[in-house]
Amino acid sequence: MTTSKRSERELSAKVDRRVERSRHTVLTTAFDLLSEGGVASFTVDEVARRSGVAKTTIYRHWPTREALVIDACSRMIAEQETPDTGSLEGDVTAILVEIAHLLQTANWSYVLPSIVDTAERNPEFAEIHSRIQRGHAAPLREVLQRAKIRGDLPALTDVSTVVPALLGPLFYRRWFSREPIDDQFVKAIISRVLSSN
Amino acid sequence: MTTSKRSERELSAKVDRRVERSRHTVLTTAFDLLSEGGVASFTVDEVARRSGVAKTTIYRHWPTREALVIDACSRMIAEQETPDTGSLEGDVTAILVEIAHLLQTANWSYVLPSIVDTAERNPEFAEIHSRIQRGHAAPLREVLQRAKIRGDLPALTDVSTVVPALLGPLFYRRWFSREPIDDQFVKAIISRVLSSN
DNA sequence: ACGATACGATACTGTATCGTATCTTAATGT
DNA sequence: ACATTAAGATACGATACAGTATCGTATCGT
Repeated sequence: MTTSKRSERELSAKVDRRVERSRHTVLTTAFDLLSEGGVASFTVDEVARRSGVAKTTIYRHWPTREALVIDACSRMIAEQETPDTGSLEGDVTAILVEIAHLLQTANWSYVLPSIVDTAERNPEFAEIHSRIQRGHAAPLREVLQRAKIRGDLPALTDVSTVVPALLGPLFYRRWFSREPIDDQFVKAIISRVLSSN
Repeated sequence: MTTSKRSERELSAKVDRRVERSRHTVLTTAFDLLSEGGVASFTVDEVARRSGVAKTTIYRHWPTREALVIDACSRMIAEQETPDTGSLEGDVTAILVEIAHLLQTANWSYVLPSIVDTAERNPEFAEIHSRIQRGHAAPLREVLQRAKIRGDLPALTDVSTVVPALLGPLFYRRWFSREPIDDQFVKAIISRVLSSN
């Protein structure tokens, strides 16, 4: 008894295989569903239908629909590598071309507006949204910091200004003006923003 | 008879006062409701409750909930004047400071994400969204065009690149990084984008 | 004054959804 | 082997919402 209690509390290593399977299946399906229709059209019933996991089981692992949505959202973070081409412009170009591509193809660009919208009225989603955002801005921040150390960028340059200056225009085109984002545009933005050094 | 038919078709001037009143009351309430909760939480029942206009009457004037939402959205366009300070930088600063202010106070900045999200999956909303977007970008486009004619801006500068370069960063801060947008930031963006001439 | 028209109240159908209750069956660890 | 635990099936209750039907009343234009 004491042993089992300990292992539960301190390790939680022994997870019933059935539990693990259920959790995983549900979470995967939830993520897919979210990718397709966003937060608004996400329903527990549909997750149950698709995953084959009974609704009762789902509710045994997540207290509410919202908890499940949040869990699924957390998987939304698009991992991106930090390039190292040697030059600031090279690094930034690599990152922005990649993001431009993702914006026009990846699921998350399709779903993000619904997260932004939800975040506008729900602090928990605002938190997740922040995490996602920091995640995709991280590589850019890093190459900018590196450039400052190397001297390619003035030491007093504010990274929190340059990041929006670079990413903002791409986002603007994707969700607001709804124009295509080609390499020409990306390069025009980069030269406009970085030439003022 | 012939006369009444004509006046209906050609002028449509004679609108029953009751009709006009209903339409106006409903549309105003719908707009308010939309401003508060966005597209998702908008319900016809709530419009009926608040406006005092019976649901049946609402459905006599709008065939579906969606039609009403769209009508209400169309009122969302924030009118903005085009400044004329004499210099490009002065004009752009005036516009961007105003937009920065709106972004942090006005209802539409609270609702726009839900329109963006809806537009992602609904062509009709995409159309409205485009109209709103063109509306608030118009003054900026105009001062840029003017500057090109005056020679303050190279003739081959692409306005469709500069507009995102200027507005994008503000939007990015409002909805993605969720940082405050102060005058310092606005000015930093402007000098970064316009200095490369 | 009067016929046409719009409105309000109410109730209703139908559906979607969240979340729970109950009971049976199957997998799991020891 | 066997007690424990999880999963599945099914049926609920509760609520919210879209949209319609009905009918009596008020308001309009002429």
